[in-house]
Amino acid sequence: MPPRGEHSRTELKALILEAAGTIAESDGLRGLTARAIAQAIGYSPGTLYNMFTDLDDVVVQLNTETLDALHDRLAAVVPSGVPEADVLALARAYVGFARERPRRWNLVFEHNPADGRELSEHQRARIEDLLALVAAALEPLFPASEARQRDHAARVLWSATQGITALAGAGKLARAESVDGMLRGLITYQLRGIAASSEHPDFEVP
Amino acid sequence: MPPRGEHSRTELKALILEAAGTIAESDGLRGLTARAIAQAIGYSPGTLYNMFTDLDDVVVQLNTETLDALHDRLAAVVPSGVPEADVLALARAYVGFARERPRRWNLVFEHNPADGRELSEHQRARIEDLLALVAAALEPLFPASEARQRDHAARVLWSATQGITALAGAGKLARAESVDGMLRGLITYQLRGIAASSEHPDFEVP
DNA sequence: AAAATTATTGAACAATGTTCAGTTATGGGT
DNA sequence: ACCCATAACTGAACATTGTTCAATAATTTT
Repeated sequence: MPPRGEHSRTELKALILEAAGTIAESDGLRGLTARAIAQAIGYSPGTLYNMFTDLDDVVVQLNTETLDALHDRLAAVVPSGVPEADVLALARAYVGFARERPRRWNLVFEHNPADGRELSEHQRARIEDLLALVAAALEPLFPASEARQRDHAARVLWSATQGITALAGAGKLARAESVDGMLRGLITYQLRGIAASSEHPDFEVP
Repeated sequence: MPPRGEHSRTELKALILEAAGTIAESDGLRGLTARAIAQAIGYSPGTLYNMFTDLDDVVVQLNTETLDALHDRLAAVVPSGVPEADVLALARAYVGFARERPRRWNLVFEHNPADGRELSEHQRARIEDLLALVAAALEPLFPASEARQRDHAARVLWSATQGITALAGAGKLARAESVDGMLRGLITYQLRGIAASSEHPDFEVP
């Protein structure tokens, strides 16, 4: 049976997420209330609970969309084959994305789902995709037999970039180092260290 | 005029922060309500507002205490003079602290103070102290004339460690790499890269 | 046309942060 | 010894939150 309103079920879901995104961007998690969303789309609060179990659920799905958008952005970076340049380009794309929508991006980390609620499979897959982009950029530095080490290095670089973006972005680093300078410091030395190493230990099997 | 209750003003403040810490540790930010704190210390909710302006204020001061404790922990690490060993020891102390009180540590980053409320001077100073410990461990790698570069490297390492701890700790890294393995990957290559560089560019002045 | 079905409402509930007039206890002044 | 100015503390009140659910309204099926 078609909906009585002007929007189908899926349209409404998209509407809600869009409104939630807008509110999150302007007011952060604090302003992201059920009533605010409902009012923004011209429905009553109860309607949200037809397609979302929770407000938490709304945030989780919003974060999933954010990760999707981030992935699209990073996937658009065209590799040059030079690891240092490619990793830096990916990191800059990451930071650029985070700086354009700071609050919305922050929500991905600010929001701790209630106990027992796990990361969705879709979200895990997206993160895996993102890491694959970094790993691909590192390809020339590792022989084919060292795929594990290459993936490990990608994870380290990814987490480190995330840390730099988070701390510097939130102004939690006392002096105001530029994010870009820190990224270059990280990537330059990290890749130089890898390149300077004749063999690459498996840090997970000590 | 002495207090009418059994606790002085400062004692009460400490009591509140202690109760807040306990609640935060067991229930996270979600359980940290004014009434829960009040009940835990046997006072009425209104009492909190005599020594704290806000619940936000309670969280901020709790986070300050957390940073103090973290600093104490890292300051207790005795340097050996070998940069790689010392930085790794600091990073491990950091991670160890975070793993012992995961929710409480998480609060430092999970909590975004309302707009306009800045990081306190005391908190900035604590962070600066922490960075100084890392910078000291890097001392042997940089000539005295390159203090800026050394501090920069310390900030990068610190942020990266934070990123690794946060992502791996929250299980947001798909596969379960060990935190320790990632720390070793980070530090090994970063310091090797620094050591392998005959000159150290100032990444803040490109 | 009637019935069945479903989307949507909006009133209700419990719990939250926060305020503040009022109550109670204390210490100093007379 | 009495009082009273002062500070500490209460607890009831208010607005706002997430969430539920009987009632309503609109649409499709019969």
